[in-house]
Amino acid sequence: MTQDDITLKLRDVRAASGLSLSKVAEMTGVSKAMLGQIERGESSPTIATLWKIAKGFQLPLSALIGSSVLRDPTDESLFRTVTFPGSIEVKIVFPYDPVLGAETFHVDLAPNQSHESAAHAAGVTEEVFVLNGSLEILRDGEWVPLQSGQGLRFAADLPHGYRAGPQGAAFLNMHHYGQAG
Amino acid sequence: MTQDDITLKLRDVRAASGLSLSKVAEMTGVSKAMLGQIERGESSPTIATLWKIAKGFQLPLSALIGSSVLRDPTDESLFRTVTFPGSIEVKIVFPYDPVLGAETFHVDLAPNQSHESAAHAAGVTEEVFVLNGSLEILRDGEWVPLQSGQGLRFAADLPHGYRAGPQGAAFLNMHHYGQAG
DNA sequence: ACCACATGTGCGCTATAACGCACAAGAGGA
DNA sequence: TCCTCTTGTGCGTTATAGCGCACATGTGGT
Repeated sequence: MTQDDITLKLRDVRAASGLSLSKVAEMTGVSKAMLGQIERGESSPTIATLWKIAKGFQLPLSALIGSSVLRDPTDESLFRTVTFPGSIEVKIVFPYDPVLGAETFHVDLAPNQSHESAAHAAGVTEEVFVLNGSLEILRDGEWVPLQSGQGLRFAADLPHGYRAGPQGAAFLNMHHYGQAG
Repeated sequence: MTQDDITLKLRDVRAASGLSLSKVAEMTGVSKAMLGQIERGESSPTIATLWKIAKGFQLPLSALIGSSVLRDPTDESLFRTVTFPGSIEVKIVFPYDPVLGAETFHVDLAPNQSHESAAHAAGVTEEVFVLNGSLEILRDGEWVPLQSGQGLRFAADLPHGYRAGPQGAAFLNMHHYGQAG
């Protein structure tokens, strides 16, 4: 999963096409010297050049880097706990999937604990479903109260926040990022 | 579609975490100056540094390079109960949104009640998160047991089914339809 | 007001990605 | 053999990725 994989991927892609370094250089706009160095692992390309290569082959970027899109839904290693230092602790329920453009977290807030989040990129939508306790969501500058079993969907490209009630709160947090190309 | 998306993704990921550049620099090993330049689109990172960032966030590389399409997030939800004739009764938690291509149901199954579903259209993905009781999901001709608090994601373009345990089951059911654009 | 601390950005420097060009090795052809 | 063409790699230069450090701004505390 390191950048060595890119060397392998590029070698495979070019071998499959049967093209020479010169031809690939011509159709991608990347010098054949650089292509050779990347294949030999002597250079770590920037994403800009990687993009040029992928575009030249008319392939998605994912075809050159590892991280296959196929996932085993029962792979427990994907369902780990991620702790943001000095921030909240979340458990990944459904890991980010580039095809769906969505991920789901399980969040536990201590009594009266709050978490503020800055605006995300435009087009990001969040969904919150309260599992236990009571929760307030800051949306459009207004705190919306939610009880267990209730859900709220809101645009996340504005500042927003979460605030647990006196008995704490557990909730699911789905992020929708839009679709992958 | 271009590498500018990486700036968006990184901004988004960091905003979601609520962390400062310094904290991210500390946990990724990438200087905060470089992180800032990447976010502002003033620098095109190498895959080596991109990898360090993804690893620091415990995310796959695709979470950072996946191209995102800007969308208008529509709002507001109608919470109603829909009964499928001769089938199970579900409550709409998040109604279908053509922009997201997703909808979420709240399903209650009586003890030992089962529900079989024919194959959906290609590209449809379902996610199930068990709220109460025990549930078994028929996936790839195999019944996968789930307990309260567990989730399962699976492709729904194959026949699948749900079967509650002896004490019944309540679960959330998210449907992701293929990208509309 | 003042201070202490954290935030994000700008500056100068070094490491290296990326280029154009030239070269050595091999394959055919006459 | 000699020539020509193409293969991939090495060299010297330029562009820039990446670093550490310092600065301007902001925010909360006393």
